[in-house]
Amino acid sequence: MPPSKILLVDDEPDIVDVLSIVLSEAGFDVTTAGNGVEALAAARQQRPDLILLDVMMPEMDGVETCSQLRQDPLLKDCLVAFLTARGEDYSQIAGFDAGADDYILKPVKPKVLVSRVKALLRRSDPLNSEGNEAEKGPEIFIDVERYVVIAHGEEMSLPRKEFELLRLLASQPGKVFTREAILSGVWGDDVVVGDRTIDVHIRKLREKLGNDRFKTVKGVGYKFEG
Amino acid sequence: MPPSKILLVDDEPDIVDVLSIVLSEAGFDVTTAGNGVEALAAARQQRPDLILLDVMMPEMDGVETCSQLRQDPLLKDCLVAFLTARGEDYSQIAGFDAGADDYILKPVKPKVLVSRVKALLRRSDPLNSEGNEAEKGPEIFIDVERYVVIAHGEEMSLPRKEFELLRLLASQPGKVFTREAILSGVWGDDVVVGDRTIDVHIRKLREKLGNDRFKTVKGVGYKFEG
DNA sequence: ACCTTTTGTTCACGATTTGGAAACATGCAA
DNA sequence: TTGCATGTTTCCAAATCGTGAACAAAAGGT
Repeated sequence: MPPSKILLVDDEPDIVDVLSIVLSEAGFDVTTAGNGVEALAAARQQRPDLILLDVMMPEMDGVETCSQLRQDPLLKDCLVAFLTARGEDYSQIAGFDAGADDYILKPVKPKVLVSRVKALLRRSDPLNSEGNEAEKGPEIFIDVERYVVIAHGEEMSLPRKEFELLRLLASQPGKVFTREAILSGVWGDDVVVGDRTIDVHIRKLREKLGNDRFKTVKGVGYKFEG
Repeated sequence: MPPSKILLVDDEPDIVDVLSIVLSEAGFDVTTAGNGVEALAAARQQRPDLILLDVMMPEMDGVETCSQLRQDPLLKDCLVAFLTARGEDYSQIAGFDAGADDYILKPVKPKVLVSRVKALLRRSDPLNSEGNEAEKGPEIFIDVERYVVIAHGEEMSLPRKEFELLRLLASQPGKVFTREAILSGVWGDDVVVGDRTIDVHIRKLREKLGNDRFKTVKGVGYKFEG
């Protein structure tokens, strides 16, 4: 298998240098871009497997760039991960779901970055995409066909909303789903429910499957940790 | 034992490619055909152990192809499994029994496909006991040919609707069938019946075959536990 | 044809589960 | 502290299901 191609996009040359070296040494085929416009051009030409996109950039920010990427039929299947500085304003990411596959906080340790990247690529690798039972990592299995969840060795059945919420969150472990995205995914776009409804269902899932698996990202949403 | 021969029939080349790779890697001897006519020819020549047959095909559809296969004395013993797209019209399959040994919903994940195929081949392995009666696990046998069910050691005959409902549910034990799928599969897509009709038939099956075998998944549907 | 029996469907209503809103509590950060 | 955003509890409404009975339709026998 040829090395995975990664497009690294950041406006700070230092960061680009460091990360590209790290990724190259890990065996990836890295190219870089310094802003959103360059990134789009490079992406169209190279069809990378994964794009690492800094959120804060001049010209065109990461969120906007990501939206554009998603509109390109040739690129909409490639992975996008946002790089965000710790403490940076999440709101633009949260506001509408730009469709990123992961969020990586800067500063990031080389080892961590590499393992996150590998995990992302592995997850989307069609060859080892799981059967539809066992969509998840250790301990928790979600069997969509049988509509049951297997956790801590025992099988349990969840009410529909809970099941669908779990399924959504667990479909991309680690990814943060905005409240908006959750509403849209589980309740549908035209249903209107109160603010606390999601919380309540999250709580029920926490009761049944363990508190620590569902992390809340304040001001953004929730994620499921595999 | 030589590898089992599988004939894969679908009109979409993409699907054929993917599935044949999956099956080859699982150790099967795979050949392919793009329509019913080719399929018949290939089957007569190769005598596959199992034929995977897409239902929706131009020229000659899967059901028709299957009927023809069944008429060929050399082929009537080989297994046939229908591939049907989720939500596709079941009525032609359910309406008259085309003689398929299994139904597999597309899209199907590689692991699932392989395990279903293995199960099918195992089930029909003459060394391993039963032939085409005994479609089911312990305790309950469904004999499609004789239209009879054997439960708790005694044979009973069920009314048509009950039988077909049971057969549908039992075709994939553990899998939840939505009410919609049940209607489509047993009643056909153009018949309109009331909400409670399915419940009533389920109740009758429960009366006759034991309460706990049919589980209801609220808001979703029913499943049969082997 | 006629009557009888079996099968399939509908309806009404009770039982149960599920989902959602309000109200209140808690925690975190400026 | 103060001001959000989230967590929790409780209670009620709505959705869903099970059941018995009545009825309609079909099948079968004479």
